[in-house]
Amino acid sequence: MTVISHQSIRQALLGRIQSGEWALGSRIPGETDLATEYGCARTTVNRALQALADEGLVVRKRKGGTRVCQTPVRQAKFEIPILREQVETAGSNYSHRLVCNKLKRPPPPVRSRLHIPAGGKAAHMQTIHYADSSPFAYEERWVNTQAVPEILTTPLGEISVNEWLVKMVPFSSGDVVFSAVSADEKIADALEIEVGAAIFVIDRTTWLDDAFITTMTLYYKEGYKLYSQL
Amino acid sequence: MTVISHQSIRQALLGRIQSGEWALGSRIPGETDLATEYGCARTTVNRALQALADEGLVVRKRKGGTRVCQTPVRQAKFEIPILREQVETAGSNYSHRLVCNKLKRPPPPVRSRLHIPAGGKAAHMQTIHYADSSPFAYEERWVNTQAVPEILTTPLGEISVNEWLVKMVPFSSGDVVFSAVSADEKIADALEIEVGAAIFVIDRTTWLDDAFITTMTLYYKEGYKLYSQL
DNA sequence: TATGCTATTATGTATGCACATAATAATTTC
DNA sequence: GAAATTATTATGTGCATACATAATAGCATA
Repeated sequence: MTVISHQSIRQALLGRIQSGEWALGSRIPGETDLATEYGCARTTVNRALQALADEGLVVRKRKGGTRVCQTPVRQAKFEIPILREQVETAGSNYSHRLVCNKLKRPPPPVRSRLHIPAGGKAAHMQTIHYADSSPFAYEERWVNTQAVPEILTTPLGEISVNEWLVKMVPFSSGDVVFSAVSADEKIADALEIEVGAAIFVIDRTTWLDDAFITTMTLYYKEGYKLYSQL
Repeated sequence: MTVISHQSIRQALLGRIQSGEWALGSRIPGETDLATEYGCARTTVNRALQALADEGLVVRKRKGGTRVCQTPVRQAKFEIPILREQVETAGSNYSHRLVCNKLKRPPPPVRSRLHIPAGGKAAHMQTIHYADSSPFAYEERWVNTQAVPEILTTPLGEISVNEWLVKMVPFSSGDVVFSAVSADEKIADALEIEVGAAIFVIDRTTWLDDAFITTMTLYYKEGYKLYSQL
């Protein structure tokens, strides 16, 4: 026993949960009991239990005590890929081409997602991302120029919209939707594949506080996979 | 200000990061300074900063101090859906049909994923999941009978393999891979759709400590979307 | 019996303190 | 002057304590 700590206690508790010693939904000993059992302060046990609670493995209630979670919600975490990194870690050369960049009226679904007033305009961009010289992903994006007016005066040749936004509003919130679609002609054309191929799609909307910044759809080339951990 | 706490401090610090007051990669004041500024103990600031570090917003180093993360890794979290719940929360009736349940030699990729010795066998199952009476998802699964021999003597009529496993080894680890494929004949047949339709696929392997339990591929009906949050 | 107060219990949170640890800066030693 | 040693600094971790808070159990009163 080199180190004693909240981590090792967390580990020990996890083991007892995984082994089934404490059944699903059953109440586990109180903090004070565990503290004496492991020979440490209650604070330390508290930290360990809090960690397990954060991970969704146990549920804690005042007075009610701590219980093993009834329905173990399997939460997966993954990193939203940054295209350039993704390509470069694969050992290829990243580049991109801005196919279109116009200010125009967004279609209703986009308008409502970005909270743009009726009749208002937004910047519309289409980008093809390349790994070496073959297309890797096709991006369709709308940017709310109310929220980030600087986008209009930025030369988007060298730096991609994506990277520009990451620099400008790095800590925004957002939601992400994954799905699969068949490539229509536009997508097939951009990715240089057959119409009808199965395409992995990431749909993403980003905001900062009350300002809706951008919504984007990313179509990956066939065969793309997204890895994640439980 | 009703409550002072690590949470509100975390919030305040988050605001200063988001607003750009502290630039990307820049060093932020030390714990002691922040403690005096917010009028609380260093421990409390520590908790707030630890939380931000867990979320990947800041990087902390001994002596080096705390810095705003240079490349804000956008981590998304989502809950692995449980089919029954998914169907039932949509207001439909869940049911499933076990199409196949045989003990046989798995193909090499499955064999290596489940760490089954050469020539060894595993249980192979195919299940169709229904929402009301129309197919919703098609599941292909291999179970390592070495790890969970009980599966062989369980009547898998009423309870699905999925639910049985959740009950038996609820807190296992695993990895998940998402992708898109075109429906081949087998899948199209099971889901009662056209061959070639774009299908969202979840591939999942589950283990507990050293025991590899099961690997599963889940093919969702067209139009399925997976939601997630940043 | 119904209602309202009080005690108990288990977790939640904050504090002050002490010491550990890692990285760097300053100083000493050869 | 280079290398080894020591000091300093900022975070990491643990402990004892105190009080807050939520939910329940028990009791008491009308």
